[in-house]
Amino acid sequence: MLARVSSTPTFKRLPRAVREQQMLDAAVKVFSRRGFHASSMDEIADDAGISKPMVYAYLGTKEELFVACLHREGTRMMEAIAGAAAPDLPADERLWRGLRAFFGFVGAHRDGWAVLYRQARGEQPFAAELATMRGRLVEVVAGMLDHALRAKGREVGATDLEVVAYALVGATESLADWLADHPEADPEKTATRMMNVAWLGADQLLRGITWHPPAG
Amino acid sequence: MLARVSSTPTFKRLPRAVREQQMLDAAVKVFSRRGFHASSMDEIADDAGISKPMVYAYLGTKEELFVACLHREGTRMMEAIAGAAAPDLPADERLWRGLRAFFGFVGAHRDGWAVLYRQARGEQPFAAELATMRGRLVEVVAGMLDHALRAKGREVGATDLEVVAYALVGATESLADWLADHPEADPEKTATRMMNVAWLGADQLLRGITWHPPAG
DNA sequence: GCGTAACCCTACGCACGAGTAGGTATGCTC
DNA sequence: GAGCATACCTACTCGTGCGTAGGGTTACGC
Repeated sequence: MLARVSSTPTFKRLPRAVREQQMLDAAVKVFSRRGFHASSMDEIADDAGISKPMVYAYLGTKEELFVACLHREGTRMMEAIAGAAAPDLPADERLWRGLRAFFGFVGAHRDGWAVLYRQARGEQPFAAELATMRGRLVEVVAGMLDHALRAKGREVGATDLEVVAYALVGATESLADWLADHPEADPEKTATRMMNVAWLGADQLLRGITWHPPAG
Repeated sequence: MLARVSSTPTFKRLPRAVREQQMLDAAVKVFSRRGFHASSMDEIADDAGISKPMVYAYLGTKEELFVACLHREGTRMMEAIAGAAAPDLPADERLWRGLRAFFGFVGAHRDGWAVLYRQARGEQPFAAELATMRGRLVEVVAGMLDHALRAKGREVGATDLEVVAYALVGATESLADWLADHPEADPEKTATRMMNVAWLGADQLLRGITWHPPAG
C-alpha cells in the first residue's frame, strides 16, 4: 500500500529496449531449466531484477513471453547458420560451415538451445511454430543434397530426400544436446565428428550406393 | 453428499489390474497430447472412465503416474528391440533388425513414443530417468560398432565411439518423430531409409575412412 | 517550471487443479 | 449371512501462480 520511502531508489531506470532484453535473458534461463509450465512469472521477473507487472507491460502474457524467447533464439540461430553457409560453395564445404556455425551457436547459447529443443517440442501452442523452423532447416539440407545429386546427373524421390535430410538434422540436434550437457566438450570437434557421420554417409548416397533389406 | 440412488450402477466393477492398465492407457494418451503440467488428473480419470480418487488409490500422485507411464512404455520398447536384435549376428544384420523393431514399435505406439521423447525430456524430475534409458541404447549401439571395429583389427577412442552412437540414435529418434507425425508412412520403409543413412555412414567409418576439416 | 509520458512498485482477486475426507455398494470367505 | 476387503463415488480444501488495480517517481519536451 505504502510505497518505498523516497530516499534511495535501489533500482535503476532503464530504457525499454534494455529491460526487454534483460527480461528475455531471464526468461530463457528459467524456461530452459524448469520448462514452460513449471516456470513462474514471479521467478522470471525476479531473475530479471524487475517486478512482475513490468514483464506484463513489455512482453505480454506468459505465452507471449515464451513465443518471444522462441523467436529471439530461433532467429539468432538461423542467422548464425545462414551467415556461415554461403549458397555457392560445394555441398561438403557448405555442410561443414553450417555445422560449425550451428555447434558454435549451441555451445555459446546452451540455454537458448534447451528452450528450443527440449521445452518447445512438447507444448502444443509452440510445437507448430518450432516445426516450421525445423522444416525450413530440413528443406535447406534437402535442397543441398538435391543440388549435389543433380550435379552428378542423378535424381531421388522427394520423400527420400526429405527423410534423409530429417535424419541428418536429427542426428545433429542430438549431438547438440550432448554438447549442451558436456560443458568441457569442444564445439569445433563435435562438428567434425558430426561431419564424419553425416558426410561419409551422405556421400555414399550421392554416389548412388544404397542399402537394401536382406531377403526374408 | 448423497450418493447415487441405488438402482442401476452405470459403472462396472473391474479387478485392479485391468483398471490400472486402463488408467495408464488414458494417462499416456493425455500426457502425450498436453504434456505433463497441462494435463489434469480429472481429464485422465475421465478418459479412463473412472473417478479421480481411484487413480490416486491405484497409481499414486501425478508424478508417480507419469513415472509409471514412462516405465511401461520404456520397457515395452526396450523389450521389442532387445527381442529382435540377437547379439550374435553380424553388425549390419543386428542394426537392421533393431531398427525395424524400433520403428515398428513407434508406428504401433505413437502416443507412448510421444510421452517418452517429447514430454519427458524437458521436465526435470523425469529427464534423468529418460537419459539413463537412452544411455543404455547408446551403449548398445556403441558396443556394436566397437565389436565390428575390433573384428577388423581397428580401434577408436571411447568418446568418438560414444558420439557416433549418439548421432545414430538421435537420427533414429528424429525419424521416429517424423513417423509419428505421418500416419500414412510405412514403418518398414522408414527403417530401410534410416539404415541407408546409418549403415552406409557407419560402414565408411568402420573401414577407417574419416573426414577432416579443410585447412584454414 | 510544469504537464505528460515513461518507468516502476506493492498488493491484491480469482481460477484452476492436486490431493483428500468420508461414505456406499458389491462380492468373497468361512 | 456376518464380516471384511475391495471397488467405487461425490464433494470438498487449499495452495499456487497468472494477471491486474491502483498508485508513485523520474525524465523530458516546451
